[in-house]
Amino acid sequence: MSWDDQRVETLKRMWAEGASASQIAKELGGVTRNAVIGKVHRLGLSNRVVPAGREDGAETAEDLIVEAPPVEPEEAEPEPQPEPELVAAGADDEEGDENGSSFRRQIIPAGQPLPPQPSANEISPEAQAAALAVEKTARRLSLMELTEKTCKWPVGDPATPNFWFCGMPVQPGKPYCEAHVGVAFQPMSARRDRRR
DNA sequence: CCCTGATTCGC
DNA sequence: GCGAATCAGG
Repeated sequence: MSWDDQRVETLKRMWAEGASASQIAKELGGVTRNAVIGKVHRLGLSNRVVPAGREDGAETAEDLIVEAPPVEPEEAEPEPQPEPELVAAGADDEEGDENGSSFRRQIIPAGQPLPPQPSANEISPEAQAAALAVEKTARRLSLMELTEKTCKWPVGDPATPNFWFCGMPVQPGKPYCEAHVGVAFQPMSARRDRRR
């Protein structure tokens, strides 16, 4: 496999979205995570974050990595209420993401009851915000695609076509990714009502 | 042990 | 330029 524009583009996009090298490698296929990391560096897409206190002229004149941190300031959701869309007709995939799949559109009458949504309770705002953020960039796997290493956090209404599982890398020993572990395993202490 | 990115260096 | 091997860390 070679790094044609298409693949490089995918690499850049996913890397920007925060995907890990191994995830990108898996998506691209034909390359290892090492290859991805190597390419990332050659493209100068290295992460910023320079070890603090590492400023000296005796540095190997490599290159100026004055990467402008495109920190995405998207949060501040006083009321993170996941609103699963009911009856999502029409296409919805955005970017080229060839999921060689021609699933039968499960046209199940959009159920409106979805009380079992594990979230939506008294969860620490941070944890909920983190989960919400993750769900925006999740892999959106189907039931069949889940493995022991993918987050099994359900998102949406199971009776709806666009029901999916997070799919992000699980926290070792847990069934969920870090963000969802955060909302799933709320320390008892966290439940105490915080007076405001 | 699972995973992450970073670096080196022969190809 | 490429990426396996290795390193360093969570």
